[in-house]
Parts: sequence; structure tokens; C-alpha cells
Amino acid sequence: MDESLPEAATTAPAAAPAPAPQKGTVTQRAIDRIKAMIGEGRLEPGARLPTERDLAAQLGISRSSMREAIRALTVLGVLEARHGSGIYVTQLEAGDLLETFGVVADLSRGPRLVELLEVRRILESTATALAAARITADQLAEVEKHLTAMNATDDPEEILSHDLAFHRVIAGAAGNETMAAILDGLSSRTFRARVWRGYQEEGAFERTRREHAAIHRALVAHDPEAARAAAAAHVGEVEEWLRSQIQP
Amino acid sequence: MDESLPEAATTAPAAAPAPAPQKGTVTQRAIDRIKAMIGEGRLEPGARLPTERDLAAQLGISRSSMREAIRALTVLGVLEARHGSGIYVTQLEAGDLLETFGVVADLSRGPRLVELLEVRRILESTATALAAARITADQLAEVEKHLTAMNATDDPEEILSHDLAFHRVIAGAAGNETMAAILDGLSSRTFRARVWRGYQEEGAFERTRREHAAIHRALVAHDPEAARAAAAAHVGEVEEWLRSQIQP
DNA sequence: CCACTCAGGTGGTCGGACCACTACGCGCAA
DNA sequence: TTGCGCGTAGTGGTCCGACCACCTGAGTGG
Repeated sequence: MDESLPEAATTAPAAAPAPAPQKGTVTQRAIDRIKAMIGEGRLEPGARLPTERDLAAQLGISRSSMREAIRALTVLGVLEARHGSGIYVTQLEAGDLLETFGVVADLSRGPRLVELLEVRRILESTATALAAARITADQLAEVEKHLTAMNATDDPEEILSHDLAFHRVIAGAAGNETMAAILDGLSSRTFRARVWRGYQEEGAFERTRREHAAIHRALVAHDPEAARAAAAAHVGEVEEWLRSQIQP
Repeated sequence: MDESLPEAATTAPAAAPAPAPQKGTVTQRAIDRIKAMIGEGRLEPGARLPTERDLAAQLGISRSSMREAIRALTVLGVLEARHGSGIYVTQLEAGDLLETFGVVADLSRGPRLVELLEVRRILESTATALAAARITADQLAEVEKHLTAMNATDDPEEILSHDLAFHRVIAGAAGNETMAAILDGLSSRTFRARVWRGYQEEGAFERTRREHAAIHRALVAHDPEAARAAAAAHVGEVEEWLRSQIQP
């Protein structure tokens, strides 16, 4: 008490040899630690992590902070928490990690939407070209299933659903799961619903139908260049329409 | 509009006998609520949110749960928390939202790395082609700056740094911020460091140098097709090397 | 042998407390 | 009046302890 300005250099327990520079928040450090564990292979995909309580004790933080870190990695698709069972590392496949891509599409607006469609046009055209060269008979049959189903109804919801599946099968046939996952996020339901609502009101149904038919023909003919052109035109149509809507 | 699982929803295996008013966890609902508020425009980019305590009270949940929701949206690049000041919506620009893309690159392994490089090759070649047509004198000067700096040193760290900047400027010159942000995530430091460590050990320095020079020439000549070919070859070289490493 | 029960462990939620930091305004001095 | 400091109220950051909801698996009884 009487000490006015003590140096207090005695018995300093602090001290770990490495002063452990307080980088960001405690939670952020926990996120990085866990991410590092996975990156270094100390946690295999599908592995089960220690309990929240143990993890918190290991890193010397509270369970609350650890829970925030886990929640963060959960929304990123890195971890998966099963109530009553434990916390597990996901398979770290493209679909798991790229699920967040949908958030980008959902929250983008104005010019950013056009940019997203441009990216989709580039990837989708290439994916369709690859699919034309590699697609199997089974996959082709599935494509046709969605194509006919799409043309057999007038319910916009159902059309949209089969439209998504149509492109998803094609992307899958391209043989690049990562690309397929990105395209999936780029075509998230809410994203397309927002854009297509206006697009289809302009009587674009028939045009869309023709474009899908063109893509299908190219796939049947195993003609990559035709497939690339058809897919690029397909997405490009929507892209141009959206561009005109934003900048009238 | 609840969960969107890839599996079809045709069969009802006695599941969900009750209407199940409780969607997911409380925290997940909070995440969706805030996301919806932003999506509907009730929260403009840059806007300040109510305090954690108020938000929790509004949604009728505890502050702990609300904090987890906020943390989740923070790592997704949607929100930004400033200690002592408040919680703010980000500008929701491509860079903010696509920062998580780096996580994907960092955690991918084996065949997935090749797929990521394939996506990068497709986007980078197109971006470089667009840049060849649109690049300004100032941007070209910056490209040259990084090119010479890259060739003037032997420090791998510095080379990698200028290499990243080199491609970043080109992607920016393409005029599509979203594509540039994706390419940025696809080339995150740790990702490239991991791949390049091995690649450059095989004496690929000289080849890389020639490829960069070729890209630069195409940009100077404003020749999109040459730029596309040069960029595709550049990434393709690494892609092929990596493919051979994984499947010897 | 099977089906059922139930207890333990796990993640999920809650409320409160305190700390670290920021922002703003009051009051003092020039 | 003007400017600058300092104090304070308010914010996010962290921690704790308790309880709830759910899953799992060992034990039990048929």
C-alpha cells in the first residue's frame, strides 16, 4: 500500500520465454490456433476435437471465447458441431468451405451483381465446355431429365429448381468439384430468384428454353466449343439485361 | 426456406412430425435475422448497429448468443466490431466478403489444390486478357515496377511479394473488382508459399521470369489473345507441376 | 439375443460481473 | 472566447458459473 511507484520486478510469474505478443483478440487467436492445427495436419478431416471446456483450458481462455472461435469456424464450414456429441472437422471438401460463397451473392448489389455474373459466365462457359468432352451417358440422362421437367411446368419455383439442377449436373460433369461448388454459390437460390424475377417477367422464358436446348445439343455432340459458346451466351443474356437495369 | 440440403426433399421419413417452429439454434436464427436486415436494406453499408446488449434484447436472446452471431458475421466480412465504439456494417465490397476465400486456399490439399489452380488459370487468363485491352499507362507502369523489382532480387519472400502484386495490379486493371478479389484469395500468401516452395526449388525461376515477361509484352501491345495465352501458360505450368507431384 | 432404460458427457443457452478501450463533454487555463 | 486535458459514461472483450437439451453407450431386464 505504501509503495508509491514500485518497480514490481520481483517474482514476475508472467513470463514465458516467448512473451506471446497479444496480437488480436483472444478469440481471434483461438481461431488461428485451431486453423493452424488443421493446416498442419494435426487434425484430420472428420476428426473429433476435444470438448469446448478442454479446448478452452488448453489455450488458457474461457469457454465463452472458445465458443465464439468455434462458431466462427463453423460458419466458415471448417468445423461442425453436433449437439450432445462433439465438435468435428468437416471433410474440408469444396462444398463445405465454399458454402459461404452464397453469402457474397446474397449481399451483393448493383454493379457487384453484374461482376458476379461476369465471373459466372467465365466459369460456367469453361465448365460446360469441359463437360461436353467428359460427360457420361448417365450424367447426360440426368441433364435431359431436368431439361424436360423444366419445360413441362409453368411454376417459376419449379423451373428455377430444375434450372439450378441442370447447371449443377453439368458443372459436376466437368470434373472439377471446386469449380462446381463456386458455381453453386454463385447461383444460390436467393441470388437467382432476385435476378430472375425481373428477367423472366420480360418473357425470357422462351429464350431461356432455346439456350438450354442449345447447351444440351452441344453436350450430346460432345462439342466443347459449341458448348462454351452456348453457355457464355446463356449467362451473357442475363448479364446484359441486368446491366441495362442498373444503368438505364 | 429453412435449410437447403443437397438431398431431395421428396421423402418424409417420419421426421419433423411437429411443425418444428424452432428452426436451428438461437444463434443461427440471430445470424439469419441480421443478414436479412442487411439484405433488405434496413442496414446500409457502414451503418452502426445497436449495442450487443440492445440487439440481444430485441431478439430476445442472451448477450452470449448474440455475441456468437456477431462474431460469425464478423469473420464472414459482413460486420466489423470496433472495441469501445460499436458494431458496424462493412462496405460489403468484394474484398470484404471474399476475404474468407483465403481460408479455402489455405486448408485445401492434394487434388483440391490442383482444382483451385485450374479455377485460377481460367479466371487469371481471362482477367489478363481484359487487362490487355483496358490497362492504363499508370497501371502499366506499376506492373513494370513490380516486374523489375521481382527480377532484381534473390530473396524468395520479396519475389513472392512482388509476384502477388504483379498479378494483383493486372487483375485490378481488368475492371472487375469481384474477380480481382477472388484471384487474391486464390493466391493467398500461405497458399502460394506452400506450392512455390517446391516449385521454385526445381529451378523454375528463369521460366517464371520469361512467362512474366511474356505477359508484360502482351499488356504493352494491348493484345488480349496473347495475354490470355501467356497467363494460361503461366498458371498452367504450376498446375502441371503440382499435378505431377500429387500423382507420381 | 434383443430391446429398453438411464446416467454421464456434450454442446447450447443464459445471466451477471468485470476489464479495456473509445468517445464525448465538462471545466480549467490561456 | 478559445483551446486543451481529464474524467466519465458507454461500448465491445473476457471470464465465470449455472442450467438446459440432446446424444451416446453401458447396463439391465425381458
